[in-house]
Amino acid sequence: MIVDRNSPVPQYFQIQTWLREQIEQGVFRPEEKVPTEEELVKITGLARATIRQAFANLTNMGYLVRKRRLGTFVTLHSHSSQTKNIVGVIVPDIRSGYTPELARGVEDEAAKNKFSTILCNTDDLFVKADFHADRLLENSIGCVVFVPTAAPDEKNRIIIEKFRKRDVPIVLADRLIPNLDIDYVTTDNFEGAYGLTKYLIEKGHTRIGITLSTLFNTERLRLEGYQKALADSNIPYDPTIVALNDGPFNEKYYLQVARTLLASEKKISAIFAGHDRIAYLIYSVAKKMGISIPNDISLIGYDDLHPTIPNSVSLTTMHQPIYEMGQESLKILISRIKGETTTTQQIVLKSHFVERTSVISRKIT
Amino acid sequence: MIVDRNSPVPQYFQIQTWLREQIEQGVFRPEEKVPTEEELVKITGLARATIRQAFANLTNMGYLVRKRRLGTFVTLHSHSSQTKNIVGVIVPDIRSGYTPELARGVEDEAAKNKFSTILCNTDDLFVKADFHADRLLENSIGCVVFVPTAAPDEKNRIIIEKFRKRDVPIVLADRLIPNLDIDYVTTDNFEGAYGLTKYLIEKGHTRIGITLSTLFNTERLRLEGYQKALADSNIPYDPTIVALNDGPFNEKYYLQVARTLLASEKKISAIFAGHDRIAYLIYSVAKKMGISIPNDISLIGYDDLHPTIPNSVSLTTMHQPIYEMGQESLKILISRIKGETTTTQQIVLKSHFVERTSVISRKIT
DNA sequence: CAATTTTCATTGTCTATACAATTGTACGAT
DNA sequence: ATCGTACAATTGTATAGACAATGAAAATTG
Repeated sequence: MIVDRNSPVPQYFQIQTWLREQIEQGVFRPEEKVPTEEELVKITGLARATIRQAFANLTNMGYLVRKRRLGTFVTLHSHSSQTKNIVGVIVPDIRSGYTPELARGVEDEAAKNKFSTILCNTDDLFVKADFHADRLLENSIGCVVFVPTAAPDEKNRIIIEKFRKRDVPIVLADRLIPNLDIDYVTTDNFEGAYGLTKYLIEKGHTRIGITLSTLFNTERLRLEGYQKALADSNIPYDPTIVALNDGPFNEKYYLQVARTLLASEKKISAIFAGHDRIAYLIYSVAKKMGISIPNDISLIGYDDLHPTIPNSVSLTTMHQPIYEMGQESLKILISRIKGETTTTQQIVLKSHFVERTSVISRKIT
Repeated sequence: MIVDRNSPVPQYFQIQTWLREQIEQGVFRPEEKVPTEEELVKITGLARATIRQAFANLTNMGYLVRKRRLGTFVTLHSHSSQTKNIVGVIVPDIRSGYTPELARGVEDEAAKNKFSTILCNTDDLFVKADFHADRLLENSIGCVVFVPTAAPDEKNRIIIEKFRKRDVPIVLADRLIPNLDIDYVTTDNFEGAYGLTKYLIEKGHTRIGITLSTLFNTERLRLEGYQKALADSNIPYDPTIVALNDGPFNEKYYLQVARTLLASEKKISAIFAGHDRIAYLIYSVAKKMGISIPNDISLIGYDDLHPTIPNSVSLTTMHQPIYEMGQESLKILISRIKGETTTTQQIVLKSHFVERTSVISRKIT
């Protein structure tokens, strides 16, 4: 039954809601005809005027178009006013890590295409991402750049689905979600980490500690690159010098790991930090502990963040083209909007090695 | 006669048009009550449902608000294109300085009020600000947080006027424009700089170099605070140890200044850097030159930026509540939109002194 | 005088009915 | 084939009447 005559909610409102849901769920598709007034009168047993009121409201809301003699039809364009030249950028926190660089890359490319950029911070939380997704859809944005949150993949898929249902092009940036046919732009984390590890090995390091978070596929790939490089050089993988965190970035955790790894100085000669922020934390702990980088321990990072203080430390790292990642993401979206692209775009940008002075050669023992 | 029953134009449409004209011509004024349905039934001789249809349309068009038991009223706001729940944030560059913190403050407060945040980078250029202003207005945003560009005041006023003409509330953040009756949120730069200088003087420093840009009133005020503190302690102002830049932040300029100031070590015992980024540059130059901070020269900054590397340097500085500045800006805008505020809001937030270890006491010579 | 209840004007919801206007389709005439 | 005309389906306009819900104001109560 569509309408409950005993419900306190008005009957016209009940059919109205029912119809709207049918349309949103695609039961009645755009351009398609919905039942006529008389048909609905028969189905529901309500008066025609009641049906008309529901129809009038939905017409006003842009869901329906009525044509004399022909019937009532679902509107083609997703009933809210035509999509705007706005791109939503959903990131963990505009204040941290590479996020400002990414946002700027998106914004610059957006401005070139006369798009505005709506910024959304999720703090890596699903609820915040969900909140922003609804808000973005309300504003009938044209497309979305999404950095998945630290929530499980299914949760991130819910967000993605929200946009897809409304035919809003979406591209994932940096972090990926496995087994999903979706546009994305990321960097070659596996190859990058492989190269960095190879570099350390070439410099004579055989006992290389590593610490990162396994929550994000980016960092997991770095771990795999590290493992592959060790294996290719016949160096056994030693879990005792690997510190894996399964949550988002956590300063306390890494401070603790840094202390432990640096204290085991005799056991390891180099540390592979999952990304530069971790590397910087290790720097600060090393300084406190009186351990010299690189003289006592070599260190490499990943990302190549701009340090606030130029030349204060000189971290050997892998430069990720974050700004370009933002640009590329938007280019894909624009071509989607223009309908120029139909195949899935999955772009892996090349990172490049930045050799500074946080690594020294070690005599092979 | 209001309705002509022989006219081919529908009768509901006739009263609808009549009512709309009455409202537009000011016969029925905003907030005022229009005749009730029954009254119009008597006047026109039409059925109540017909009157209702006219009322329903006008309500939908935003001319009327209906209140049970009370009657039907003319709406206050002009039924033009309703503004969106979007705030525009116009900043120099999301990647640099305190901007991410400001943007986050705005965004968080915006999200609380179910507003979305459009981010615009100007690179301190008028043309880019102008471009973004037009784009924002096209998207019929609800309000704007504007950090004026490095362009002359008249240019920034042009931007401001664009928004004012369209009745879009605007608030200036951090940087101000003189002689303008406008809402703003800034911090107590004069008092802050005065306090910092006093602190240096109390520590026994009498020859204090200073370098900053005179382009922004924020930094000019810091210079004035510095001058006042010197004057209050009867220390003469010496232009030879003052390096003023009249353009936006320029790394090369400050690197040069740092070299000069640090080379004149005998002449000065402390440096007041216009903001932390300059201070960090001075750190890096000092390091290269083998000059120790604070042992050879004391240094203070302004802003209290988070260094990428925790504890890498320990800069004594003035903490500006940037996040709060973003929040406050948005609070003002929301209250403007709600019509709760009519007087100009000019908020000066208190900064607080952060004593770290970049300053040492100096024996009074 | 304050708190509570009742009243009632007004809008909101709903039914039932009738005829008008619009326009695709079908049929027939040219 | 093309034109005109009639038909039918569907939405549009309009009337008349009933009861519900709301909430400010009036009346009543403690």
